[in-house]
Amino acid sequence: MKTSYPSQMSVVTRFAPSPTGRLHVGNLRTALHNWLFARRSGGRFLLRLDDTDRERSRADLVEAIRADLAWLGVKADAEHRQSQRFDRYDAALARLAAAGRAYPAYETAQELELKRKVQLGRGLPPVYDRAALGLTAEDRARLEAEGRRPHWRFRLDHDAPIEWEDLVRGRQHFEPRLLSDPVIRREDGTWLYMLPSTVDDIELGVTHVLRGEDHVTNTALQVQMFEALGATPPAFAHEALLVGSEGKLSKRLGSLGVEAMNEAGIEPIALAAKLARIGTSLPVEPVASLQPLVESFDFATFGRAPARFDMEELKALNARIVHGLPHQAVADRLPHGMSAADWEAIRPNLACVDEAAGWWDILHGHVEQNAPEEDREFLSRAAELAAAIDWSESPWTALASALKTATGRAGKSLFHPLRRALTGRDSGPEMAALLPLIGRDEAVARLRSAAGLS
RNA sequence: GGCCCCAUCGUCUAGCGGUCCAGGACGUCGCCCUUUCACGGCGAAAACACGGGUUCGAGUCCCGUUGGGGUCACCA
Repeated sequence: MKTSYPSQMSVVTRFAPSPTGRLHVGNLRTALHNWLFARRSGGRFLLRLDDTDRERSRADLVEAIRADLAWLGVKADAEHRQSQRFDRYDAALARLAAAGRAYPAYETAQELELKRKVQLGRGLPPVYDRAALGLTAEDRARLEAEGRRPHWRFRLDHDAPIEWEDLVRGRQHFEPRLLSDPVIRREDGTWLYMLPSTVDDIELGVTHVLRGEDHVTNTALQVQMFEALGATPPAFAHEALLVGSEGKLSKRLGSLGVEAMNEAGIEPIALAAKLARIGTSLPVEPVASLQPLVESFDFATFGRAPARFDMEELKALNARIVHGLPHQAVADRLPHGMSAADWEAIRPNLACVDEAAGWWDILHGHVEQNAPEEDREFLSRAAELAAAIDWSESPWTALASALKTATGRAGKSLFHPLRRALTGRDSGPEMAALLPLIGRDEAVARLRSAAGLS
């Protein structure tokens, strides 16, 4: 079943990382999905930096995040920073407070921690008891006189069951009594995630919030915030998280980012192809561009169970993509002077583009090889024949058949010593393609050298 | 512990009561091509977690068990 997308309403999605760390595969997948969905529906994709935490946010990481997204091929249509929008959040809190939907609370972090422990100890859910709601004006004055400063909580409406139609999880239902009134502003006046995110989604016109399922309970809380602020909540889609190949949640996954991909020689399009379709019912297949991923994007294909991310599978996909890369797509990354013919000859044997460098010497440099005693005479004969055959047509076929006739060798015993002597390796691309590129003189020299003749 | 998801081949999944002795993709294995290894082409093996119901009939609906994931911060 295909999901039908709104045609009149213009879609606006957003990716909202906080610049406190580098992006990893999980983040990158969410960013990509938001971008793909926006492109698919002719909408806009926003990058919103959630940098309300001054201590932990770093400017260099903002740049790194942009670079990581660009590497993947994802570019934002607009960018916003929460650190420049504090006045909006002040205004929103003032409105909520005036409407009785936000209230000051004075417990310390330690006191709250203790309450939770007691509740948990009794087998009760650790939900905030709303003690601060019972504070009188005198109580508050006394606390402030003692030097206490309040943090602020959003007051959930216990009589309004929370519901939304999730684009990947279906109908969701939450009972507000079982949830804590979320703290929205710290004692020191700085903002927590909840309110700024809601305010921005409203004011920036976000129509679809696509994020990981670790946000579902946040969404339950935010649905009421949207309503308390007089806005209609956007559509929500919570995708299942990625887990490591071992099955359990993996620490390693959190450190798998663009840097690790570059180290492993993974092409951006390979990661994009993997990330776009992992956990969906669509096949993970080699693609040449992001376009097919845009066209096939569909929430209806998303699974609801966590999917395993396996680096080995990614490498295999990467290899298949490399095998199809045209010369002009990689020319600037190949050894200087490597021709299209060179590239096409070695390409089917590469796991990543970097490996091309290793083939440069084999094609146009030198190979030193000493063959085992039993092959020396054979190779010496090969050198003579290589010098004698016609190189204009298909020298490999000519050399092989002449050698077969002359020595009686066939199959592996015929080919393996030749491959080793000519390329220095046990495996590689088809010799018929390599030999003409190596050239007659160099081939003869290598065969003689391997035979111990020079 | 409460709440929310999930449970089909090794992996990601299709399946929305009969058309399923369960389909696809990746991986694995085999064959072909290549007078070698790879690439490529073709083909095969491979799964409904368990226990109760409901029903003429259950992978498909209900309950439970077990297992997996998420969340319950003055993180995001």
